[in-house]
Amino acid sequence: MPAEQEVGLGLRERKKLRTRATIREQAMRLFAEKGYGETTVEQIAEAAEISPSTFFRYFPSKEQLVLVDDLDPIMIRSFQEQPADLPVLTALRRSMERAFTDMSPEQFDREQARQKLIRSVPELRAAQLDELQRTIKMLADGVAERLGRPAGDIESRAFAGAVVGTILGVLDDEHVFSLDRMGRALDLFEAGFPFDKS
Amino acid sequence: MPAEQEVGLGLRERKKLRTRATIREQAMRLFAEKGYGETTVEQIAEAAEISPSTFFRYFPSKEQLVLVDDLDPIMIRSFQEQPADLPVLTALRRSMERAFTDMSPEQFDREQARQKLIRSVPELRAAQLDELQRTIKMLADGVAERLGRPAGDIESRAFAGAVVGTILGVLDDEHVFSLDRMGRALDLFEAGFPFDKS
DNA sequence: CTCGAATGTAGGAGTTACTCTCATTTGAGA
DNA sequence: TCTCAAATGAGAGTAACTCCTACATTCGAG
Repeated sequence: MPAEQEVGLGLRERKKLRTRATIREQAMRLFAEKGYGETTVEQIAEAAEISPSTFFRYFPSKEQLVLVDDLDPIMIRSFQEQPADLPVLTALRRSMERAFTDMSPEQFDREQARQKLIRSVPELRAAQLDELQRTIKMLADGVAERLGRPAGDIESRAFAGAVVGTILGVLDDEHVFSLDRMGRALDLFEAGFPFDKS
Repeated sequence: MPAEQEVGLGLRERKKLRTRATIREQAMRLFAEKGYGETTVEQIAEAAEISPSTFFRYFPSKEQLVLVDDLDPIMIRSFQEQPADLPVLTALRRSMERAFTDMSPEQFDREQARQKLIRSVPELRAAQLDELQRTIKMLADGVAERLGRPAGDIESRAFAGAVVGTILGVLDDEHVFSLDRMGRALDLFEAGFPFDKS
């Protein structure tokens, strides 16, 4: 009895999806139990019943296993689905809210655990900038499209950078994954940081 | 004949400073010649005439050797030295300009080479987020002080995040270290991204 | 100036993430 | 069932780091 996401796929693909999921589950379990640094790829492989070499066929590195993000694409899609006549910030806000409410409780927990893990391990925290740059770029493209500007124009990129930076600024270890905080960030951004008018 | 920075230090400290500088120089030379990934710590150690174990006493990792930043503290100090009655963005702009103009051509070249190296090596690029967070935090503290707000308050952090994010957004591989680009970012920020008023 | 205490260094052994290669297995399609 | 391509496992190899121990150098006190 294959799961819903798996319909229409051959046995091969289904097995691959499962292996991938198993590796991730086992890894996250071990990380939670013993810590990221104390868990070796060999142990993960053993728990997932694959060979170490197979591990690296599924994930390019131990870091990426944690960092690959299922959420970003959802957020982006939801952003693009917002009516074109909304101001960018409003569209962004709504898509954020929708992404949060659409998430199953399990998904939410998984995502929160993931974010906390990333925050707590310097190695992972570090490797996140690439993801951040990707996010900025995707958002910039979305913004450019929405405003009828050429993709990659500097204004859209500045804008996207500013929004992401604002959110980054308000998040801390206690509020890693909080819709409230992110909304608050957008509020401040929208108000144009009015406290610096000398 | 000790160099200027070295006066008033014992022989021990002076030697340490020199060793550290030598390691960095040799490393950057080798990176430029053969590439980052193709240069091993062993080779750097050999070129700097130290043992590999000693390398790790001077730098916690091969990455950090490249990432440690002499520029940030200068920028921060210069920011704090700006008259208190200037608007934050103006103060920021001036301190940025001053940091650039104060730099010797050699320093500028070194810094530019460093930034290009970081941009071109995924491993290094990734490890930069921690630096970025530090920058945001320092700027946020500076901003808070300047505005007479409690250190670490959320508005200052959002603001600092937004500014840094804006700059991050406008920089690309061709404009890694460009005062022009950064100034442009501040312009856009200051104007409040006026193109999203629906 | 000398001696003992810090401090710094070299060398080596060990761990782990990751790469490459090759032989074997397993699923897809005829 | 048979054949081909894709997936896996096993093993050897590399390089970044860690830890430990023995030796050398510098410093400060008497």
